[in-house]
Amino acid sequence: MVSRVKSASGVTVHDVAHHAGVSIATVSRALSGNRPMSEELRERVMDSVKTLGYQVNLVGRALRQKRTFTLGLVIPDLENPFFSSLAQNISRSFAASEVEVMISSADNDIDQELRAVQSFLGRQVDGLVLIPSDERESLTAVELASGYVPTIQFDRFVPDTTIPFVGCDNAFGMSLVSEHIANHVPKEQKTLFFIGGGESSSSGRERSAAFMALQPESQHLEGSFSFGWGQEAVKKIIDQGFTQGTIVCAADVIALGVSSWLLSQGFRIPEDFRLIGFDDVGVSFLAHPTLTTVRQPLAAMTEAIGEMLGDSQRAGSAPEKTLFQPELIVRSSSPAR
Amino acid sequence: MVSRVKSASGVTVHDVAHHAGVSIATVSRALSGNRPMSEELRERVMDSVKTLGYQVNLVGRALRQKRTFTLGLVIPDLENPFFSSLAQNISRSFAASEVEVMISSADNDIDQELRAVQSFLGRQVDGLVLIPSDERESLTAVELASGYVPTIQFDRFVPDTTIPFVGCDNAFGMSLVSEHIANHVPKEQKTLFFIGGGESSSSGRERSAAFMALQPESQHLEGSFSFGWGQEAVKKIIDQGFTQGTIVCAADVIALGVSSWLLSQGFRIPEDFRLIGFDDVGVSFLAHPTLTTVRQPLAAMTEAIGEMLGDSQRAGSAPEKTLFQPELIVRSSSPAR
DNA sequence: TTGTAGGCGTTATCAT
DNA sequence: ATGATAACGCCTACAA
Repeated sequence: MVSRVKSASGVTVHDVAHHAGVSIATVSRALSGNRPMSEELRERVMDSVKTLGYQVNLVGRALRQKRTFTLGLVIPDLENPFFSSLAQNISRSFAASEVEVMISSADNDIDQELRAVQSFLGRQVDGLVLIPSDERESLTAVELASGYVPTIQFDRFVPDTTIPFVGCDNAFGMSLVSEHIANHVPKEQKTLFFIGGGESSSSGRERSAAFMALQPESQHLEGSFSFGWGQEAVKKIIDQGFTQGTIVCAADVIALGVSSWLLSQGFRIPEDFRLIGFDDVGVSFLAHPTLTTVRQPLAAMTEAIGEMLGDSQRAGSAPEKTLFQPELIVRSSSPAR
Repeated sequence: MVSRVKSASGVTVHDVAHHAGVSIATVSRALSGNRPMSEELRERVMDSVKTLGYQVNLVGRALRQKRTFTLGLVIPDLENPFFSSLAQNISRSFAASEVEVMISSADNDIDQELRAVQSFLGRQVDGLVLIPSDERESLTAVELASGYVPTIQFDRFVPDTTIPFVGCDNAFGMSLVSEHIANHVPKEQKTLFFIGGGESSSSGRERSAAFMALQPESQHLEGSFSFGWGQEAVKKIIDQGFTQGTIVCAADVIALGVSSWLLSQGFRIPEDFRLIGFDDVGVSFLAHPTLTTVRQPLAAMTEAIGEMLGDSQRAGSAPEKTLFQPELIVRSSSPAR
């Protein structure tokens, strides 16, 4: 019946200028507030803006200013709670500013990752934040991106590039875990297991390497950053006949899989198995038992993104890697003492 | 030292035209393929495009075509696995096309939701998909959006509007649950509990109302769509002295909270308590025990978005509400028989 | 302080 | 089939 889309849009600076009886330049100035102008005119313009329902067309502005106030974020997988939490944090840290964060999921596919980067570049994003899907295969995407706009690798990096990286000090995180084990784990639970998240990402590699260096005696299983892998891995451990010990996981998602499987089999946490995760994903403190884990300072890390992208606008003095120190959060899956 | 950002960009149609010795119109035609032209010229243009590394500037194109090939998606909360899964699905369904889905999280805040809509409108998105954060308070945002671009409410709707809605038939879903209970739940577990997700969203209201109408004898607790609320609610149930029964939840996130708490207290699922969720969130089939739940046909629902947005471009014959039929997925938290 | 005019990169219309 | 040119909406020298 009635056309649903009012033509309320399509109002341009020209319309406002005409309605207010001024020039388009005056309208622009009134809106931006950059230049001094008479209070009377400003009010007249603002009135017209209101009555006409004018809204600035950011496409026009972007074309003129060569700046879109847009940031691209490419994520390996939105269904992984760590990454979606990351996305949430990053958008949140820009919520107050005028820049919009465009999130794109690569769905763990290299081709899609590359297409996402190309699309963002075509859309003239002011900057790009990439969480490389694969340590090697993502090289093309990362280099393409950094060739055009300020680009930051986040959480994981592709080796042998000079593209800035923001992440957490995984080795330090693992040293905290190792220390916790030394100080608080009773002798009978000192049988150690490490369940890794795979060697195809720098974070996976670093965490595995660090922990195995600190605790060379521990049993090492390597898989992927997923709930399912945690279940599978702990099943293998139980199948070997172990009935107690301490299980360290390269990520909370893995630990949650371990936890659900252990509980379903009647094992107790932490009485039989102690469990330690990494990341401090949102649900970790809600899980039963609550998860002892290494917390990445996400808020600080996402702030760093803003600063680095801002800096790279002016000077070319971006540091190669910025590492943040994580902290150990002790909860009931491996309590103190 | 070396400026990191090569000026590889900044290549325009003019540069390509000059390099190939043709006019900019020819370049545009060669790239779009809309108009017939000589094969020889086309190849010459394409060669220049490659050697110069030209990439179309979508901002310029958008200004000219009055179309951005962009869709806005506003989500209440990215950390809720149901919503992040939704976001994943929606972007996935557009991954093959040329349109980019811009995801914005309102962080459960009405003001941010409104700002997100305004920002998207300013960016001239071709369409908007909204999951209203609040049944009442989101009215402003939804109406503003639909006044400018084709808009779809997804999963939840604001009442008393004519803005198209795509969602699932919650009442039908609950009838499946009720049927399952009638056919498969043994007498001693027929003490029924319903843990709702709150009355501030249409989906929450509909699910509660439907189940209570079908099973008026059941105990009714109302809270929010969160893991934490599931834990809290089941604690209340246990505190009342119940030791067995069937717990129906308005969402899987709630059910997962219930499950983790019950298991941690030594209760068995499904032997002591049967547990039924709603949504079929990704981890539901991985949880231990795997979750019996009502699956929303997300893939079909997201496809409908594409069709509806496409349709509303031409005719104004959009149906008010499109409901999809969910199905019951029987797993081990409440098995058959 | 205000107005005029040019151009950002693209596509589409109009000649040729 | 190809080329010159205008226009999308905006900002900003520059002129008044």
